[in-house]
Amino acid sequence: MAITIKDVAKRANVAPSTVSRVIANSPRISQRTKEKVREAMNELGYHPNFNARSLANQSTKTIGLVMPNSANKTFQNPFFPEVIRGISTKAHMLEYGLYLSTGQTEEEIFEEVQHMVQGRRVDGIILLYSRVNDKVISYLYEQNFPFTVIGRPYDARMSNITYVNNDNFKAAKTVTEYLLLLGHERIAFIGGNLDFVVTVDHMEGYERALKNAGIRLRDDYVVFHEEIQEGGQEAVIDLMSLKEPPTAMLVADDMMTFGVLRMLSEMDMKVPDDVSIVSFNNVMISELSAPPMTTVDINIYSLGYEAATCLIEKIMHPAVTPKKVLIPHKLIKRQSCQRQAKKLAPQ
Amino acid sequence: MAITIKDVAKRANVAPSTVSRVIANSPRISQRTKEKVREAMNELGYHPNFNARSLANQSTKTIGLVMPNSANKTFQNPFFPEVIRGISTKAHMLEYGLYLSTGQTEEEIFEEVQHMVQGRRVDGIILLYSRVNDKVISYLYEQNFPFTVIGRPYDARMSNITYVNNDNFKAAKTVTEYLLLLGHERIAFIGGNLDFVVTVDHMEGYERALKNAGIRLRDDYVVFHEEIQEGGQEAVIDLMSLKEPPTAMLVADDMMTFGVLRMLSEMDMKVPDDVSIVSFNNVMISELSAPPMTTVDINIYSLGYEAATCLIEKIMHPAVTPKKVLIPHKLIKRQSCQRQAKKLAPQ
DNA sequence: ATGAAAGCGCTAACAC
DNA sequence: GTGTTAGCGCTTTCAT
Repeated sequence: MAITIKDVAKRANVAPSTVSRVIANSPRISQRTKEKVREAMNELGYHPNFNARSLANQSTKTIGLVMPNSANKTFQNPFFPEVIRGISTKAHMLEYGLYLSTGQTEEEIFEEVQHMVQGRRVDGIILLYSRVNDKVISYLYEQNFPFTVIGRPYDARMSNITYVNNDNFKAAKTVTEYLLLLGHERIAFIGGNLDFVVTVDHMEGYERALKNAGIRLRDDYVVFHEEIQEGGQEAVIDLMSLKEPPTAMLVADDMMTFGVLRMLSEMDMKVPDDVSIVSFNNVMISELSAPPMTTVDINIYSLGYEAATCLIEKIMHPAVTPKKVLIPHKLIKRQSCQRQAKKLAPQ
Repeated sequence: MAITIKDVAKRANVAPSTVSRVIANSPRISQRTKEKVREAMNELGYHPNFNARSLANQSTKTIGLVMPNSANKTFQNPFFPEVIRGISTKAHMLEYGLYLSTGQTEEEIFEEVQHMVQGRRVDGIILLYSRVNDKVISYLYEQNFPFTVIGRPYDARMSNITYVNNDNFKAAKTVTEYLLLLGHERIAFIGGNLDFVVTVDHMEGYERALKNAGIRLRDDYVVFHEEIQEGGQEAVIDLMSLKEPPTAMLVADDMMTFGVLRMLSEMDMKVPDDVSIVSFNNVMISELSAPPMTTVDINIYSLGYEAATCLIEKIMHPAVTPKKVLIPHKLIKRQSCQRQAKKLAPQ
């Protein structure tokens, strides 16, 4: 077996507890002993055993990350590496480790979460998504286990949950207003999976803006798609086949926008000449589309960083009152939007 | 505290050791007692404590994932979610958990690896990249700790390391030959960071194909870039400013290709009419570029899946001889390549 | 087939 | 200031 605290203790002629105190840098240990012990540690190449520590401390210093089911393509969205980078930064600063869920289906993920919690494998959990009526959220909530949601819990009854979110309603509303100001009246909405709360918020923002402008909502201008990628393409076909095709579109996610642009170019429709597009997220490659897309930067990194901050705070002070953190968003204007000429009289 | 094995034991009127045997499903326990114990477990809602198990077992059932430094944009490459999905699948099947490195710099990552290893926080490690002269590899090698590399170790002295790789040399060679067959003679190479072994392999494959075809290697046709994204764009500027700009390009990574395409379109160069492009990886969005890119599918998911398979095998049978697994690649022809008209006499 | 008890490596309460 | 010792929750000999 590896070197233990006892080996160090012997080598330094002290008791194991003294070594333990040196590790914790307890002020009750004399400088001399500290040095002696540290020397012994170095000579022996000692490293504390993580599991033993966790067991004795009842604390693992690790955060569980729960992703949506990895089976579908959503997973390949660069959104995730970027949130994780944010979480990672904070975690590293405070010496927390990261533990990843591996489930492929909702059911598998739920079981994993139970294991993490009950098996005390992690000290807290960050949900990297927020789904409507999510079993995982209710479970964590009932167990009173420290957790943070990226996005917002849908169920109003669970008001006292800590979450980090963008104002997705407002973002969608503003963006719709922007298109209206550019003269567009036929604005379509291509949303993501309706199970995700963000989709609901986007849609409501879109509807509100149209209502405020006195523009009739048209069902055939609103589509949702499961798959972030193919979905965008199908939606375009449907929309462009309409008698009155839209002149502008809100697209739920930059990745989807790539699909939309691709399909439009296949149809020989020019962006932004024929159709204007605004989307959401602003991931790394968003500026590399042709044309570069106008999109809402939701500050993914901060979403992660703040989620980690809140969670760790919750872990250290479980009594602290739940927080709702709103991360600011920002419209990044690039070249996928254009002013729309005045509408002709309907045919 | 939570429910322990003792609580279950009391409830079922047996000894703790019996409960433990039931958990392990030991054949030496009578069916009757097993049922009795299982019932008690359910009634109490018992879940084994993970840390206690790990400590007693000297095994954590978790795999450490080491990513390249998350500071730069490389991290946002959809390559990573996809390898992780592969790893994840296998890990989940065999009930292994995933532990993520959080370091931002090479030094931080190295320290983390030391902690993972010495602190027995994981049973084995998968390196998600392979760098030339990597401290981490040498360390793991010296410690004789179970690990697997995705990519190939550069140092020939460490021949007996298990790794999972593509034949990147061959892929680059074939692809160059493909461009040659299309009539291109001025073929540029836009490589990634030269610290990564894959870059070296790509370059050698490219050079070999040109040599075989009797075409002179030109230094000014070969560029490397750190950053996957901006790099592609700068490279294009340099290459297109040459007196004899290339008519075709090999690009190291699909993400980079997005940058390349973007810059070319800004310069009003048409792909594939003016320049042909082939790149590597075939991530999800690769088919969504304009035009859809021709690229080498390296089967990222399998890379991950096999890496996990090898690692777990190594963990369970440490004496097993190291393996080298080659994952097949495949050229996906889309629309970024075109036959080149015969070259005019040089001006 | 089951129980008693030692031990995995560390921490922390209690002694002195 | 430092040592002694009893756990943390589980596994695993060794008895019976």
